Amino acid sequence: MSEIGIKDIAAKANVSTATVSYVLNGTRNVKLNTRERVLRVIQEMNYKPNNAAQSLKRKRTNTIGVIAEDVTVFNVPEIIDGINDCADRMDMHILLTNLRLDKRIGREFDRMDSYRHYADNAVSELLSKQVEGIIYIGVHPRDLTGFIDTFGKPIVYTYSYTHHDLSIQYNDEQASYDAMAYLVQKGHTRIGIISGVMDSTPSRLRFNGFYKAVTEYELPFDPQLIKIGDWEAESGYRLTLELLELEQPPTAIVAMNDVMAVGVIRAASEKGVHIPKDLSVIGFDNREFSNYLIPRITTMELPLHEMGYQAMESLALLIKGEKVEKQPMPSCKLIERESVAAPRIR
Amino acid sequence: MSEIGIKDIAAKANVSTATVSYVLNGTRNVKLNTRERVLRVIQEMNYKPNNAAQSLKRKRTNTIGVIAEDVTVFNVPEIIDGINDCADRMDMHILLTNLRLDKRIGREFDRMDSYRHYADNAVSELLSKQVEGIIYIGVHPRDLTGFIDTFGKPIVYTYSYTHHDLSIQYNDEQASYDAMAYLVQKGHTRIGIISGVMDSTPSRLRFNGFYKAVTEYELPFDPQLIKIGDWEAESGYRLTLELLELEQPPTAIVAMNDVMAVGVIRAASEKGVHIPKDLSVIGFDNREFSNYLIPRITTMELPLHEMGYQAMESLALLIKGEKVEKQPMPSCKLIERESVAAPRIR
DNA sequence: ATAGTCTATCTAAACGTTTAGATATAAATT
DNA sequence: AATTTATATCTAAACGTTTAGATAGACTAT
Repeated sequence: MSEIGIKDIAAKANVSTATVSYVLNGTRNVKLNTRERVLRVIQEMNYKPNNAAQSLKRKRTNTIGVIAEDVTVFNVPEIIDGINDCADRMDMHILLTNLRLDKRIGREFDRMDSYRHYADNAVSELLSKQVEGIIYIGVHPRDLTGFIDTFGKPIVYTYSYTHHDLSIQYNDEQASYDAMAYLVQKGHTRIGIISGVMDSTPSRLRFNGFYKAVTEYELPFDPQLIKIGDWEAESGYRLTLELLELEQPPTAIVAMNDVMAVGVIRAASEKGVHIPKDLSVIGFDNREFSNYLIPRITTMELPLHEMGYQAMESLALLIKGEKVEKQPMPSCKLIERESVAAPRIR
Repeated sequence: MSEIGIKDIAAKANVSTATVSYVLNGTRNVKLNTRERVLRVIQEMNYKPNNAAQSLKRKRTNTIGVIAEDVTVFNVPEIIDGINDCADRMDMHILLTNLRLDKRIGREFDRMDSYRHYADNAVSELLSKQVEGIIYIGVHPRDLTGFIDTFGKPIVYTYSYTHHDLSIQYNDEQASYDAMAYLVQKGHTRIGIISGVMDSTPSRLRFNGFYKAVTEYELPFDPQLIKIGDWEAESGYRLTLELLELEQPPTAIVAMNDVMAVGVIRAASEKGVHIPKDLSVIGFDNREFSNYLIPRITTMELPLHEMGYQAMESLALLIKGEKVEKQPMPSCKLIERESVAAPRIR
C-alpha cells in the first residue's frame, strides 16, 4: 500500500480530509485557490486514493468479474477485448478468472459436478471480491444461473446458449442463410453441408438458416448433401471425400467452421479437385489461418468484439438497476477470399 | 454488496464479531462447539466477507495487475493462462488491463508519448486498486520501469526484452540453434534463413543461435542464404522466391515465424518445389494454423504457459519481499511435423 | 444595521473487517 | 483451598475513505 493517505494530503494542504475528498471527487464546490493547492500537494506526494477504503465506503467497486472457460480458445480473447473496450469507457475494471476447464477436467465434460465445483468456486471468490456483476464466456453455463442469482448480482452470458434472459449471441441462423445466399448468387444450386456435432446449438441454428435458404431459393433438396461432422479437420476431410464420390457431387460446400474447411481443402487437393474452380468452399469463424491456406478461405467472421462490448453494456445497465431491452443480435460478416467461384458449366 | 455482514453472523450465533473472524481466518483457537455453530450460521445466511473491508484492514488485496498490450495477439492468452494457473494456487486474483495498443494508436508506434500515456494510466489505476504487483505482457515496456518503481511495487515483464532484472523470456538463441541442429542432423548443410525485422531482439538472438550452429557444425557460410524479412507472410513469399532463384538454392529454410513460413510454402508451391522433398521448412511459434497447412509445418513451440507461470511465481516472491534468483529460461520445443525431410541427393 | 442566503470548509460518524489486549472461565499446580 | 496457567471469548480501536450536517464568513436584500 502506498503509505500516504488523505490525511497526509489534508495536513500538508492545511485543509480537512473532507475538502481533499471534495476536490478529488468533485462532489462539492471548492474554492479555486484551495483546489489548486490541494491538487499540487497530491501531485507532489504522488497520492493515490486507497481503493479498498473507497469501495468500502461507497459500496461500489467499479469492478466486474469475467469468467472464461478457457482463455486460450480462439474466440475468447476477442470477446474479452470487447468487454475491456466497453469497460474502459465506463471506468470499470475487470477481474479475470480462467476456469481452464479443458485442461483441468478434460474435454469430456462427463464430470459436470467437477465443472460446477470450479465454476461455483470462481463465482464465490468473485462475489467476495465485491464484483458488481459477472460476465460468463463459455459454452457450459448451465446451472450457474440459479447459483449466482442467489446473491442478487446480475450476470450475463456470452458465447453460450442459455435460457437466461441475458445471453449475448450472434445471429447464427442469419449467418448460415447469408452464406447460402452468397453461394446461390454465385450460381450454385447443389450445395453440400458439413455440420458440427449435432447436439450443439450452433449446428442446429445453422441448419435452420440452411433450410430457410433452401426453401426460399427453391433449391433442389438432396439429403445426401448433408453430412454430420464433429468440428475437427479430419471429419471435414472424410466427409468431403464422401461428398466427392457422389454421383452428382456438390459444386460448393459450407463447412460449419474453418477447421473442417481445412479438411475440405485437403481432400480436394488429394483428389485433384481444384478450389474454387471445381469446388467452392465457405468456412465459419474467420480463424487467422483461413487467410494463410491455399486458397485463402472465404469465411463467416463472428462479431466477437461486438458481443463482448454488448455484454458489458448490458451488464452495466443491469448494475444500475435499469431494464435492459433485448438488443438486436450482432451479425456475422462474410469475408470474401479465394475459395468461392461460380460453378463450372457442364 | 451483500447486505449481511459479520455483525449479523455474530448476533445470530451469539458471539462477538471477533470470534466470527477467528473461525473465518483460523487466527485463534475457537471451541469446536462454537466454531460449528458459527459456520452453520454463515452457511445459512450465505455470508461472504466483504473483501474491501478485509483489504483495508489487512493491507493486502491478494490481487495483482496484468497489463497486456493486446490480448488478441496470439501468444498473450497462453501467457495469461500460465499466470492464472499459478495465481490460482497462491490465492491471487488478476485484474486485467488490455492496453489495445495496436487498435488505439496504430501499428506504427510513432507516437510513443501516446503509448506512455495509456500505459501510465493503466498502471496508475491498478496501483489505486491496490494491486500488490504488476505483470506486463508486451514488447514495448520501455520507461515503464522507472514509473512503477516510484511506488515501490514490484513488476515483472514477460515477452519483452528489458534491461530490468525481471524480464521473463524463453531461450531464443537456443531455440534457433536447436532448429539448425535438427536440420543438420537430417543432413542439410545449405540452410536459408528468413528473419524478422532486424531491429527486434528476437531476430538478433535467433541469428546468434544460427551463427553458433554454423560455426559449431562447420557449415559452409554463404551470406546469400540470409534474408531479412519483416514477420509478414508476404516477405516469406518474396524472399523464398529469391532463395529459390539462387544458383545453388538452399535445401532447407528456417523462417523466424510461422506466418512467414506460410509465404515459403506459397512460393514453393507456385514454383513447383515440393515440400519437404525438395525443400525443408521450419517455422517458429507453433501457431495453430501451422498444423493445418499442407504440409503441416514443423515448428518451434514457445513455452508461453511456462513463461506466464514463472512470471507469477517471481512476482509472488517479490511481493513477499524475498530475493528472486534468476531462473533458467524456459526453452522452446520442436514440434516435428511434415515439412522437414532429408535433402535430395543430387 | 439586521436578517436571510450562499458559499466554502470543517467535524465526526460510518463503511465491514481484523486484531491487540482485556476478561472470564476452566484446568493444572501447589 | 489458593494460586498459577491455559483456553476461549469479548471489547474496542483501527484501516482510509466519504458524506451528512454543522459552522463560519461573505454577500444580498431589507
